[in-house]
Amino acid sequence: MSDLLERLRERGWRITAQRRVVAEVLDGDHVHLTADEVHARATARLPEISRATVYNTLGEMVTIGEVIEVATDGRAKRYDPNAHHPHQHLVCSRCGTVRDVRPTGDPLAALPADERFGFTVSAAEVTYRGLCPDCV
Amino acid sequence: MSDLLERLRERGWRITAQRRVVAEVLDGDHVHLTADEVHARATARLPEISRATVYNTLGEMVTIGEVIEVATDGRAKRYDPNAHHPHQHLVCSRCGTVRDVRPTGDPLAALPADERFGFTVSAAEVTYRGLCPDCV
DNA sequence: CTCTTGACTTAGACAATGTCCAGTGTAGGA
DNA sequence: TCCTACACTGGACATTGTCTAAGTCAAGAG
Ligand SMILES: [Mn+2]
Ligand SMILES: [Mn+2]
Ligand SMILES: [Zn+2]
Ligand SMILES: [Zn+2]
Repeated sequence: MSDLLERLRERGWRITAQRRVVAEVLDGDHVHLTADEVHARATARLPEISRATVYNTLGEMVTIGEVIEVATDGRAKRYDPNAHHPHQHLVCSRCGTVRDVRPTGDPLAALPADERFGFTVSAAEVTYRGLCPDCV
Repeated sequence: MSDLLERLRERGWRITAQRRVVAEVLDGDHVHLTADEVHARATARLPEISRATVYNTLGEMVTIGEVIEVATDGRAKRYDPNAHHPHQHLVCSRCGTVRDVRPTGDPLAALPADERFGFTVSAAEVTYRGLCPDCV
């Protein structure tokens, strides 16, 4: 995710060890970690990084659109580095595994005008639920 | 929601003033209250009802399928008495208003087999976001 | 109708997640 | 190398939800 760090730098943000580690920890496909999971992994590389910094850095990455917040359950929000390819989520009801998926068509198109109640509708988030292969 | 109370009774549950008040407070269309909002309204009718009882009663109603839990943001879960008609949600990004909506077709049909990663997919929850008429 | 009893309710402690602040440290330009 | 505005830290605090021990009461039995 050096790309992400470069974008931060271009915005005039200082590149610190903490921000670098958070970006590294969040790299990969189908990554959807909670803030505390990011903190635990970051601590392994940079022992004294604080919870506040992890929350701050994740929040900043969300603000600039490089990371997406995903709330698939009523628990902790998850942070998703796959911000440049619109996608939806498939969640295992038993173990919580999250996969990125791309449904066909635009989900917004399924909501007819007479079901919009005068809203200006701009986005649709879909969470598919089921059991993953490991959970039968 | 005397219907709901009757179902509780049929399951051998005692009908108490607390359960009656929670059921009454949750009655209506497009109702999506948080547990604390339910508690505040219930307190107006039954001053000493406790938070624990509100949480317990809502959880019981969810368990028997008479109420649905809705998590449209990363904040408090909302409780929805419209449990017998499958529907999705339209949320105002500014004021948080939630409306029940019925998209056309089955949302599950939009997820092709090669995007299911071997999961047994059983449900899809859609949250539409936009601005309500009052929020321009 | 009254009694009995096990289910229900309560208050408050505790847990999980997230926010905020004052004091300290440092990245990066001058 | 030095300065200083910005970032980081530890901890207090806020919100949302769970749990438990002790008191209360709904509803069936007699
Ligand atoms: Mn994702
Ligand atoms: Mn609803
Ligand atoms: Zn699983
Ligand atoms: Zn609105």
